[in-house]
Amino acid sequence: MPHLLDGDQHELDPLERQVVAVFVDGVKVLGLPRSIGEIYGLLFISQSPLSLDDLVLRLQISKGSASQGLRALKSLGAVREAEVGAERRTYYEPAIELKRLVGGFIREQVRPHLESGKTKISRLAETAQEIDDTARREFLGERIERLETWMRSSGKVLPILQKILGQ
Amino acid sequence: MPHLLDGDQHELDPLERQVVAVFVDGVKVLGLPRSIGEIYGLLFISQSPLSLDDLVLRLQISKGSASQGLRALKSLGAVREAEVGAERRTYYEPAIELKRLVGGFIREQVRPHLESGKTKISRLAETAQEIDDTARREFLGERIERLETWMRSSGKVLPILQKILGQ
DNA sequence: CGGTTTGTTCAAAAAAGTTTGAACAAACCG
DNA sequence: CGGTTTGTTCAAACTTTTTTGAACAAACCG
Repeated sequence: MPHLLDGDQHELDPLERQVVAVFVDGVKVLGLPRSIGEIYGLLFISQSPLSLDDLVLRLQISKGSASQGLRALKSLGAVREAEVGAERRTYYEPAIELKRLVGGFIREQVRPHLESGKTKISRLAETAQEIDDTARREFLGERIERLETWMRSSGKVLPILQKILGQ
Repeated sequence: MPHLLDGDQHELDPLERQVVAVFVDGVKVLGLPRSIGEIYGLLFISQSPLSLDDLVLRLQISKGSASQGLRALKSLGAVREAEVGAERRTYYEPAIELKRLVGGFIREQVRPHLESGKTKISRLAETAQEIDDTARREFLGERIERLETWMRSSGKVLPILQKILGQ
């Protein structure tokens, strides 16, 4: 189905496609869905803010995906609503400071897992106390202590990471 | 199906189950399959090395999963073959130094993506050179430069990460 | 009000990723 | 050699995650 007299924005041009592909790969590494990479990628390479409808039209994704993807990106602090004069619909622009992106990812995706990990390990330590066999209990104690050390190290590394990436 | 006179090793005890659950969660965060967490978790909490058959029997996973999981863990440097006297089958024990685990993960999972990202971005830069519209080309140049900065920062952070985690 | 635009929700469909198990290979052994 | 043990491979089955799109809500507008 060719378009006749196609004035409006449709398919991505080759460069946009390349950029989107880079971000799709990028977010996959982070364990996020492809649509999030597509949306962020297109915003990243667009000179002016885009609306949800723009994203749907240009990326050929469903309204549902676009809505969910934008929500996730907002909660990560990776996109913000742009100030556009007197328009009803909202337009989005990307946050492009690495510090902010990393910070959002750590806050939303890393910290919660670290917390729940620590909790589980505490419970583990309690369970291990109740073991009767002394040798076994001591071995478990060592291993659990190591787990706790791992968690402490991970906790310590995050702020340093952010510091380095926030130049 | 109850077992009569069950002398041999079967299902995990509650503590083992808890430990395995911790590692299953842990590897999920890293984007690795559950079976890898199960295998590493059981090795981590076992006082002596285990064979592939032990893992199959105790975790109730298929031989295929155990084989693939062990291969991945070996390539990550997260398990090693244990020296066991005069046995045909090979036994595995976990590497428990955080430094080693992080190093393996970075080497196997992070670096390759960083490399391929850099390659894609180089190609991007070339494509962008060929854009006719000057304003557009300059905008693209800025954005691509930012991507390159991100990549450099990421590259720099990895050795520092390893250093901090390697006490 | 009734109609239109904008965006969200969520059950079902589709896609992606993981696990299984049967077939195979390789090493050992009597 | 033929039989047994140990481990690998990979297509198909299964599971999990993502995407879709229809139904809905909310805001606006004439």
